Amino acid sequence: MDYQGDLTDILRASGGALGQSDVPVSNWEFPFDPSSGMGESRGNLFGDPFCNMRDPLLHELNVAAGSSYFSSQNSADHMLSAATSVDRDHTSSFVGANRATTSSTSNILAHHKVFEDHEMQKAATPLPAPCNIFSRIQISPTNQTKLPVSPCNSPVIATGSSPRGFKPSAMVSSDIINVNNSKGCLMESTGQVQISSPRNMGIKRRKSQAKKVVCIPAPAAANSRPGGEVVPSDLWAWRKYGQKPIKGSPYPRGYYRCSSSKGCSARKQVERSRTDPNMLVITYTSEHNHPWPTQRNALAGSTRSQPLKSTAVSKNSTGSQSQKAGNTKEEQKESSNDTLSPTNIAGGRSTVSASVKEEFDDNDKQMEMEDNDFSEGFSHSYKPSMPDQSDQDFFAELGEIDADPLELLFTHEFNGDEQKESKDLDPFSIFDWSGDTNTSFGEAKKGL
DNA sequence: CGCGTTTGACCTGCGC
DNA sequence: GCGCAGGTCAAACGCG
Repeated sequence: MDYQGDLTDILRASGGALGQSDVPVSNWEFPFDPSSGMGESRGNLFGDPFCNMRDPLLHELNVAAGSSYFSSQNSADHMLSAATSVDRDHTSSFVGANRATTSSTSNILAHHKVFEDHEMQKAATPLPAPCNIFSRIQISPTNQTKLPVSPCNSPVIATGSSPRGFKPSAMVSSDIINVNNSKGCLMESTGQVQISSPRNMGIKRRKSQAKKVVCIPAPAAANSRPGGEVVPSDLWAWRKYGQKPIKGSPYPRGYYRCSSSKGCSARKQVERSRTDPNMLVITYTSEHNHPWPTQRNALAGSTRSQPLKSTAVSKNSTGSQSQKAGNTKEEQKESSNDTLSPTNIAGGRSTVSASVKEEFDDNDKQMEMEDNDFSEGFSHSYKPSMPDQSDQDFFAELGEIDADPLELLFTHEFNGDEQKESKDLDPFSIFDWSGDTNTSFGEAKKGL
C-alpha cells in the first residue's frame, strides 16, 4: 500500500496517534481553541499567505469555533459532546475509527487540524504583512523547527505540500504531536505562530506557495453509492482546469481554480485519499482576491457537476469499468462542487471529520511555532476577512447570503433540542445538494 | 452565449 | 543531463 502523500501518511507521521486506523480522522481534534478568543480581531498582523483566502467552509470552521457556542472554555468539549450526541444515531466509518481512540474525544465529529508543513518550517523570513491565518505562526529563517507543543493533543502533522513533499521522515511527527494530552484544543492553541509570506510568489509558485490541506470525508461514499457523488457546494465557484493521475494513487487529482472572480488566483486540488476512499483531500493554494460570493451564485455553472442520473446509471452499469475511469468520474464530480462538506467542516451531525493543514512550501523558509496558540492563529486565519472591507462590512455582506451557514449549522444544531433529525435543522441544508443527490445524500448521511 | 468539464500536450521542479 | 511526476494550459465539447 502506498501511503505516499496520503492523508494517512500525515497521520501516521504524526506519531502514530491514530494507531493503525485507516481512518485518519479518528484522533483528530479541533485545532482551534475555542477559548482563545477567536471572536477577537482578525489579526492580519503577520504574514499570512491566506489572509485573503476566505473559503466559506473554512470560514465556517472558524466562525463556528468562535461562535458563542464555543465561547466557554470548555466549549470544545461541549462541541465534542454535542457532536457526539448528534452523531449518535449515525454510524460511519469514522465512528468506527473513533473507537480506536482512547480519549473522550473518540466520537468527535468534527475534528479540525492545522498542519504545519515541514517545508514550511524550513524557514521563511517573517513578514509583517497583514495576515490572518498564521498570525501567530512565526517563521524563523534560522531556527530549526521549533515545534509548538501544547497541552493539547491535536496531532499536528507536518507534511509535504505535494506528494513528493510527503516525506514522513521529515515530518514534524512526535515533536509536535502531543496526543491525548488534552481534548478539544489545538496543540498550538497557546502559542503564537507567525509565518512569512511565500517568497518568489508567482515565480516558483509550486514551491513557495502556502497551502491548506483539508481532509474531509466524501459526503457520499463512492463505493456505496455509485451515483451518489454528492458534493456540497461552498460559496466559492470552482472551475476545473485539469486532472492528473497521481502516481501511487488510484484516484486522480483534480485541479480547480476559483471562478468566482476573474483574476482570482485561488486554486484547490481535490483528490481522494488512497487509503480511505471516503476521505477527500483538498489542498488549497493561493488565495481569493475577492469577497466570497454573497449569493449562492457560486453554484452557477456547476450544475453539470452534479451527478446526473444518466451518469450514475452509466456508472452503475459500468461499475466494472476501469478503476481509474470510475474514480476519475467520481472524483471530478465530487470535487466539482467543492468537496468541502459542511458535514465535515461544520461539525454537523454526521460523524465526519475535517482536518485543515497549512502548508508552506518553500525550502527557503522555516516556520517556527513560537507558542502554542496556533489555534488562535488558525482561527484568525480563517476568519472571513475582506481585503478592503471592515469586518462589519463583511458580516453585513454575509447577511446577504441566502442563509447564514453558521446560523443554519449551529443555531439549530445546538440550540436546546438541537439534535433533531429534521432536515430543517440539517446543517447540510445550507449547501446545495442539487439534483437527486439531495435525497441521495440524505441516504448517504444515514449511511454514515 | 456563457459557463462548465474533458483531456492531451506542455511546462516545471526534483531526484538520480 | 535525463527522466519522472506534478501542475497548468488550452482546444474541443457539452449543457442550460
